[in-house]
Amino acid sequence: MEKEIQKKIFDAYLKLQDKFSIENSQWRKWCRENKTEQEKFEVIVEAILTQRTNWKNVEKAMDNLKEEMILEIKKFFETLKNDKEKIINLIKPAGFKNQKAIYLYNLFDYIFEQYQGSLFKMETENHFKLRQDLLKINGIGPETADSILLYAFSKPVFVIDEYTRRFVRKYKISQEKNYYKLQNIFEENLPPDWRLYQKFHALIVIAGKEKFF
DNA sequence: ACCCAGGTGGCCC
DNA sequence: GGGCCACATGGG
Repeated sequence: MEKEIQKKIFDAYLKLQDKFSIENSQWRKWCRENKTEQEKFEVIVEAILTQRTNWKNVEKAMDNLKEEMILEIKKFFETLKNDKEKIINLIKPAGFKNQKAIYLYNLFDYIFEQYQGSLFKMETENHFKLRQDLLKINGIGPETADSILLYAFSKPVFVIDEYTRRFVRKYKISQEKNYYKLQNIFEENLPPDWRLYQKFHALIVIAGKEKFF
């Protein structure tokens, strides 16, 4: 029974790997090993900005922040505190600007409160506790929390999104829709390998965008 | 003009 | 737990 699901997941992974590549995409940066503090910071900001939004628009917002020299963690948080209108204006292309500015403030307020703005320190935290804490923040739901854990901090948590839901239906892996139940299906049938989880999820999204399923 | 894009929280049952 | 809605913008 379990073996059968394992085989379906594995075969589907091989198929995606055969047909798609994370090279020349945003995913190459998100999947990079040994990320710098700056890269982790950018992944975290992008994880919020990309909520229900086209990646191109996220890039425009990130470019705006970079041009204004705000894409540095301390500067970013200071600006969120003292001049939120400026951030709202710069992230405008990513949509939901008012909400996302608040979400970003809530998240970085937590990061500075708990870890003095050190992502290195944050990364050493037990990731089950980290996920619990992240989920308490207004603006961080399960997908954003897990994206941060997997892609910024290289923790072995499988990210579920709309493409993943279509993927499991297409390959008849499960009819389940609940986030945690779906996540368990992947995590119980795959080794806890963050490199695999990063690449697998990236391939699912790339394939999904190409209307592969 | 309309639909979609890597979600989340609030409200309701 | 699940269904529905608002939230904003740019591209096809």
